[in-house]
Amino acid sequence: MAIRQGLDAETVLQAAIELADQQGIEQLSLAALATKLTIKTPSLYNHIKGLPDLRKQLSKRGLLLVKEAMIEAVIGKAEDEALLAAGVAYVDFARKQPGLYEAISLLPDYEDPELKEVGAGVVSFLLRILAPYGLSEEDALHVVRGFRSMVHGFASLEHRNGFRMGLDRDESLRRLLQTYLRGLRADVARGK
Amino acid sequence: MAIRQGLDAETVLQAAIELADQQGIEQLSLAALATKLTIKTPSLYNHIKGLPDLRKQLSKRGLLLVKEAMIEAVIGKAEDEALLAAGVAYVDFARKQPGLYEAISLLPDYEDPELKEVGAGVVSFLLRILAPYGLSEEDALHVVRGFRSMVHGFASLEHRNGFRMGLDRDESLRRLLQTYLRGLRADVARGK
DNA sequence: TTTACAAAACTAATGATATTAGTTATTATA
DNA sequence: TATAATAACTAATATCATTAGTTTTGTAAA
Repeated sequence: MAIRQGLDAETVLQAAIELADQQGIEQLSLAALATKLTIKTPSLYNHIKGLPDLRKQLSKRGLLLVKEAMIEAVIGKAEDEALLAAGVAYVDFARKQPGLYEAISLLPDYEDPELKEVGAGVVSFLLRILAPYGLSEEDALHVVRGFRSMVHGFASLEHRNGFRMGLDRDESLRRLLQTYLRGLRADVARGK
Repeated sequence: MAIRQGLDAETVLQAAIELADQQGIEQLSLAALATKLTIKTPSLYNHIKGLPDLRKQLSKRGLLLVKEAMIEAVIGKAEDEALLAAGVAYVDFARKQPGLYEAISLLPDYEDPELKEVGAGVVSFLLRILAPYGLSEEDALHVVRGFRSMVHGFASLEHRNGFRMGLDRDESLRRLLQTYLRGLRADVARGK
């Protein structure tokens, strides 16, 4: 009965990510996950605490990976060029890993300590890119909020087919970020 | 048996909106809705087609109401002032009707004809506000995408407690929109 | 006023889900 | 080799949404 496979928490998480990316996070059920892993549903509880816990793990992994993608994208770049690249990398991540991205954007609350920490990592990454602009800490934090709003909003709308006109989406994203950055330059010049 | 109350589709929808606003759209179940209306779950099917249909109705109503809120907010305003007011109204709507707002942002797809139509209404409203800028149609559509991304992203992150620093959120939103609008002015001046 | 019909509620049943409890078998370790 | 940890299992429960079929109510026609 029941040949034991070398199943561990990471393998389960990977399978969950695949399912989420393929079918959407709403369709990620323990039943489907167990089937994919050729075990029975209750056996999953040897590796995860339950469905909410699994979704939290997806969120955390997603945040880590999207941050890595942005870090990778800004290598050798600075200022406007770096911010633009980071924004594009964020949206590209959402396109390539839609399930993980949904997990990030649907997580019910950032209150969980683990998620808080990963989220703070993203913020501090963005703050470092902003350093050369010489903004005050407060100003920089407002800009970080703005940046996150733009890229998250764009990725989210795109993911839900919210952009229906036959208009190049990459171009829309580029313009959004560039227009914002042009405004930011003007703000900085005014010493604001 | 079963005193018949004057229950109709609109009453059911209103009750669903209340539940969603209070407990989040994830918690909106037919069981909870039936309890709130003091009927049995299957009786709901006299007024709705099912849970997916109900959620679609919430999305549609949300889109209609958020558009109305923006229209109301721009009365007597034009150009930058109008766009700023519309953006603030959008975010305020999300704050006051979080469940309806979730319904908008979680709707699985804009492919449904009814939702398409309402969504198109929002877009054409924004295009009318943009008219005085004298942009080409294509340019204006890019700006609409940018605007929607900004306000949706901001509202979404705020809703999930994504902004954790003790920093004024209204100020963050105002700066985001104003910085973008400043950049847009620069773009327009360049004839771009 | 009575009758007939449409609609709104109901009960009962089904199938999917997550979760818990308790059991068995396998693997690793002492 | 014996033991302990653990990964799988079966069985059971509770919660859902949904469908089918039934009863009752309200309204409109006769």
